[in-house]
Amino acid sequence: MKITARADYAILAIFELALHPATTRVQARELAGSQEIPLRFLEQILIQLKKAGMVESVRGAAGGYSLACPAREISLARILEAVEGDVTLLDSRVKPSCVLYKVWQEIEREFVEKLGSISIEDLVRRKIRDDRVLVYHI
Amino acid sequence: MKITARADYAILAIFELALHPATTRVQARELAGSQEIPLRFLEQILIQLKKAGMVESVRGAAGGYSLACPAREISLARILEAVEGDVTLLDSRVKPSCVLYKVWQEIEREFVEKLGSISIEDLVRRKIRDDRVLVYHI
DNA sequence: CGAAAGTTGACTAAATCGGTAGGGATTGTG
DNA sequence: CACAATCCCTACCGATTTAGTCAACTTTCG
Repeated sequence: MKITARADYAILAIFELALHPATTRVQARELAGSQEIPLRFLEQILIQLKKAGMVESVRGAAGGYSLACPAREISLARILEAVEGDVTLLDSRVKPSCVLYKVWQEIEREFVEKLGSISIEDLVRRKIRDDRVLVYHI
Repeated sequence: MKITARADYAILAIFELALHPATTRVQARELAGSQEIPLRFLEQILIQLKKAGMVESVRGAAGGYSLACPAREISLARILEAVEGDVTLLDSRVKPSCVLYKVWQEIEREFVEKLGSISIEDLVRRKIRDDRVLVYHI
């Protein structure tokens, strides 16, 4: 019931990518720097995100990363699934015959639905709104 | 994002207790047997539940456990909190200034609310209903 | 008293988490 | 072509958590 550092970092990295123009490439080093993520650890995570089709990369000097699809299509659920394998609560200890089983399933379904309903684009929009509010208030 | 065995067992044990008449005492051995929980492990868990005021025990021969309050007042959230310390998703890696922070808070709040809205009494009622359906269908 | 039951604290094997480290593959630049 | 920068892959590692186990002690009933 804890979001791992991996997942947090993955979301932050994609979020940061989404803040850059779609055509630009952002280097892992830069992502790591701006979001305070250990570089080598982030590289691992980026590979997972690449395999999951959310990020694409160019190797070599002047290489870097960019989003592989619109931020709208990248949900928190998708990211979590990519870096944590599965977004589940149960560990199949409870037998399907038990009442508790269905209850967990229901809770899990709601949880995953919620995570699936929030996209990186939403986060970006929130940020823009938050920033504007800040400006107004200063 | 995983419910631990501890938590599962805790819920199952309390659920089993709730199935017994309020005045009877159920021994740890019996609880362990009926829900397939390692006895010594369950004993630890029962101590936690006792400290949290959900269960009371009588020592000595013919001792055993019983609910310390109505099943209606025991929510899944309360049980999880008792055995797992806190029902949180974040680990405070994300800074409060980040957009993501609020999003996690929101998701967490919904999650905890959901867990708080389901009581052991609900589980018992579901079981009774499920069992009746079974009988009808045979 | 003696047996049955709960209570407690210490211990442990295995898995997971949060990284590090080394080296290889790829590509722009001089 | 050489070299540096960058991404990619595999392996490893220390700390923490999980899921139990064990031994010893206390309490209570008969």
